[in-house]
Amino acid sequence: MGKIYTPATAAVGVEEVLRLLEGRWKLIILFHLFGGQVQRYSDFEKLIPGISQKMLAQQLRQLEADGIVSRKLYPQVPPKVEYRLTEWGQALCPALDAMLKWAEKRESLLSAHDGDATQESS
Amino acid sequence: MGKIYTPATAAVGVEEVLRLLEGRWKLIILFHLFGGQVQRYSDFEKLIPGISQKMLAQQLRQLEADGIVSRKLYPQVPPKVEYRLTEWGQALCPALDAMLKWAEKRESLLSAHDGDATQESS
DNA sequence: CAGTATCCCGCTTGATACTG
DNA sequence: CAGTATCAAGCGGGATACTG
Repeated sequence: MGKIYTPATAAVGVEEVLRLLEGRWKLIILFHLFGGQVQRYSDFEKLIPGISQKMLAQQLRQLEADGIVSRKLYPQVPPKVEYRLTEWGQALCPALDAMLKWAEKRESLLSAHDGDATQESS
Repeated sequence: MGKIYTPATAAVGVEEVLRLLEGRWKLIILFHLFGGQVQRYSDFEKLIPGISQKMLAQQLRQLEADGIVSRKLYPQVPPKVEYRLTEWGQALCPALDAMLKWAEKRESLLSAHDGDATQESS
């Protein structure tokens, strides 16, 4: 049973989703967690070349605050922290797949009818 | 026939899609074009309160350059311009729907098991 | 190990004015 | 009607250094 959307509310709804996914490093982080993978802070530093500690921490905090990633702290010295997707975070897959499918569709549509110039802008 | 994705390439693929959709006004513009709607430049100015002429033109140019929106110019005085979705642009709907579905899923997952505190961060 | 704290820069956005 | 041009502000992100 889906909600009812007007042009304005639907745009707002999608914008809220995009805000959760925006951020230079969030998608790379997420794709390293899909499939039930569990990563530690230092794992991400190795898996994602170029990311700074500041950005890694910031993006993880935001994903956690948004309920997409869960953080599990083992209170020991030295500290150990594990990151994994929440159930909702895992449910993101179909939406991302749909985007990839849409991107793939581009080429097939362009090649399907490539000679259809109907007075486009110069 | 879907492509094959690694964590890195899938992230890049989704990022490319997000880049097409990012921009303060693009989604509002798109939702005013879904369903075969056709709009003129001045229509958007009325439909989208608060948008400046600069931003409207810029977002439309980008959507056009990305192949999502098509621009049809009638060479007359005063000029008349119509905007509509390309076939590929219309094909965006399922992807946006998937995002909205995911957002809706959040509440159902939260209410389903709301007492599952497994040592989250303080 | 797993972070915080500062400083700084570029890019997007907004405000305003002008035009074929 | 349908734009373009210019200038300034705000925010995300990068570099670097420090800490329980």
